[in-house]
Amino acid sequence: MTHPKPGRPRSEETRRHIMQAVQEMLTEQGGSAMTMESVARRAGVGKQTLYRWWPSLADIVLEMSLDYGERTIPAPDTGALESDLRKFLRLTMAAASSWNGAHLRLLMAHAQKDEEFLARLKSDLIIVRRQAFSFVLQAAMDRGEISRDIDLEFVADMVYGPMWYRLQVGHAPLDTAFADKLARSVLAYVT
Amino acid sequence: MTHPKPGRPRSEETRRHIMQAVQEMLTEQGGSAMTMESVARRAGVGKQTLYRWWPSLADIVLEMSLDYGERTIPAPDTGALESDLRKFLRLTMAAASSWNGAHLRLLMAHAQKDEEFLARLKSDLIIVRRQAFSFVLQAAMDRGEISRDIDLEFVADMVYGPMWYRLQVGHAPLDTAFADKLARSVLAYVT
Amino acid sequence: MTHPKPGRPRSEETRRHIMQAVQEMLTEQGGSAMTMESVARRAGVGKQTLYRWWPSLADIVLEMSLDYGERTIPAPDTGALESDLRKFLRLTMAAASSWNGAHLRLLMAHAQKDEEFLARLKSDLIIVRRQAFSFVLQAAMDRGEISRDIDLEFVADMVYGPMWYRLQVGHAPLDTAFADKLARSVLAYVT
Amino acid sequence: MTHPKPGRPRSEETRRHIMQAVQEMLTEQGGSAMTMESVARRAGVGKQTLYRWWPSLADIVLEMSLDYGERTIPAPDTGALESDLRKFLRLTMAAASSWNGAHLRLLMAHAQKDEEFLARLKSDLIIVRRQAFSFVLQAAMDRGEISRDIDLEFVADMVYGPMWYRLQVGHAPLDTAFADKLARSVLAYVT
DNA sequence: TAATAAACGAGACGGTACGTCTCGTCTTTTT
DNA sequence: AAAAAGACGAGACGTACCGTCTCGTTTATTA
Repeated sequence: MTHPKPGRPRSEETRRHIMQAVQEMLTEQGGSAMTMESVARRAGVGKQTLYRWWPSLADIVLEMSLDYGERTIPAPDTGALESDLRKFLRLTMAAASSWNGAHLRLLMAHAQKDEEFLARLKSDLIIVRRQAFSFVLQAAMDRGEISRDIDLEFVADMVYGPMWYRLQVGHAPLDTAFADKLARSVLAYVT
Repeated sequence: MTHPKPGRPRSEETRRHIMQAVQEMLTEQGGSAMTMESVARRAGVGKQTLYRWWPSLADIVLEMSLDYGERTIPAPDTGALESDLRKFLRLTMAAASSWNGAHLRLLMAHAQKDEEFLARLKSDLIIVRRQAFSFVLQAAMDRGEISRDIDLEFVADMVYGPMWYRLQVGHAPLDTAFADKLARSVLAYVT
Repeated sequence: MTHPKPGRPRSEETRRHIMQAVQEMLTEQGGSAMTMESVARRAGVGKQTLYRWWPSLADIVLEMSLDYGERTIPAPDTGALESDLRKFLRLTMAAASSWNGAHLRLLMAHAQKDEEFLARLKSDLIIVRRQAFSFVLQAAMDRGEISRDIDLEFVADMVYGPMWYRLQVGHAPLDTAFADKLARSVLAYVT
Repeated sequence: MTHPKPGRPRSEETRRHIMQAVQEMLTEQGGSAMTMESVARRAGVGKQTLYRWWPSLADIVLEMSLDYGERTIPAPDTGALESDLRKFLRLTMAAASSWNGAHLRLLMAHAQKDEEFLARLKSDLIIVRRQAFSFVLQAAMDRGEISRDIDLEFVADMVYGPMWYRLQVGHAPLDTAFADKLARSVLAYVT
């Protein structure tokens, strides 16, 4: 038996307006002009409504990222490490390229000035994604393809490091070729 | 024969005060509380003096980074790629660890919100450092240790990507072990 | 049925704090050190709150002047022009002497550099006071004491001109003797 | 035999440039945009040169006013007070109308915020002009036209008060009709 | 069918930092 | 020594957001 809270329930429509505003602003100006005020204005929402549910702008963007596209990158298991890696990394790069990566750039930038948000970003996005990647390698371990002595944490750095780096510096694209090269570099290291 | 500019010359002492203030504030609070105003206050300097010489706070930090420690990481040539890589990467990690990496985190964070600063950051710091790294590999090419077909740009990503990633996420240190693992991952990829 | 404006209503307490700060600063240093910043500081108020309600410092002082003492100078009607003039002018000089006249000096000085404020000063203070003065003369006209051909505008200049002049130049006081002399000069001119 | 001062003498040409810049800026924008900086820029002169010779912008304007037009208003003596007054006041209003009176408005406005300049303004301009006016009345006294008991100071207020008032408020022109009305008001008071 | 309670929009509030402007002083080379 | 040039410390300008607060209104559960 459920005891719903008294009072007016949270408006799902309002939440949608906010998420949509964030996505539009990310698309239009890359998020560099986003502020709590401008999001509230754009979404037709009071500022208090934002602060009621999220402690900062970055938290809104984080929630949006998780809802739309970053949540689930399936860890494939085709029976061969190389093809698994390729598949996983191509999907990863595709996901990171939504909104031209503006969402991720904003998240990481904000995390540099807000220690507490960095913790949330790690637990909600970064660690989750690293573990998904680890599953791919662990499956290969289970199949005996690679040694159990591999430092999985470092291998995760080998993949996500270059991804974030390209995302932030913008000197090269997050394309299929990049995903495949990453796969090859991992393979070369673990075998 | 030189014709010096007319008017009062720029004060070198003032510039030193500013650089020192920036370094102190980076050390004390990691730079999260640094603003143009607080730097001016701390340095005992007018705000206009800051804006006269640097377009943004990040540009001051960039200049400071280049002056104190980031300028010259020598590309060693011992005759063997592995030991060259180890040496170079250990120095690189040491340099990135000054001020706990707070300067670099600030630079990258600011670059995400300021396209023009990102361009300056790339040309003054990122590209310079990538080229220094490339010299190490090129020496190995010249010695015939590795193939000339290697994608040097990607290899640079393999090194600097994980470095920036650890710096920003803070889940693991930029220590000697990390440098050596990076060296091994590069070696595995290029051979 | 009234529809009250949405949003938090204006704080009357804040407005009082501001008015009080202005009065104190006028008394203490004659207003020469008043700035938007210093008033905000003194009143314990954000600068935006000042700019939200008044376009300039002078507008705050103008509102204060109208609220405290300049609003109502009654036009007496004792049945004789000379005594009416004396009464009116004595009250006028007394009112102009609050805060040693610093408020009026500030208003007129600011109006010289701000055409739009001059217009507000005229409509809210200067014209209002001239009309009050005109009532005194018009009553005398109605009683047949003086001709209907008198140029009331010029007569107002005869009164307010010397008042502002003494106020600004400070070579002589705005005392009762001055008020009475002004009354006599008007009488001499209109009869 | 004179010993000329050592060093480079003051440049008369520079002084002319400054005076000309002040006049042009008064004409163009009424002086509301004049600053020490903008005058220096306009005159092609170093700021220090201005500060070397004048303590404030208003002092430059004051010197300019005295040089060009305000210095000498002759006190006429035609043998009749009324025509003397008319002549003198018409010349006075004409002089006050140069540059649309912008110079005088600036001087009085500045004097409200600078006690020391007010003293200089009084001694160099205001008192000088009042005395010139007094000569006209004193001549009439000497001719026996008016009593020696007249309060000359108050009569000066009767003339200069309305002039400054109209100048600053701008509700009516400083024309011949105004001069003549002032003459009549003085006559009515002193006879 | 009230009464209660929380969410909502709107927008005022005390603050802080922004980037610009002017002040009055200073330090250089040139005249 | 005076001048042009322009850097300097200082501090006000008016604006943008921050995160909090107080309104009236809306929408649900509870009595």
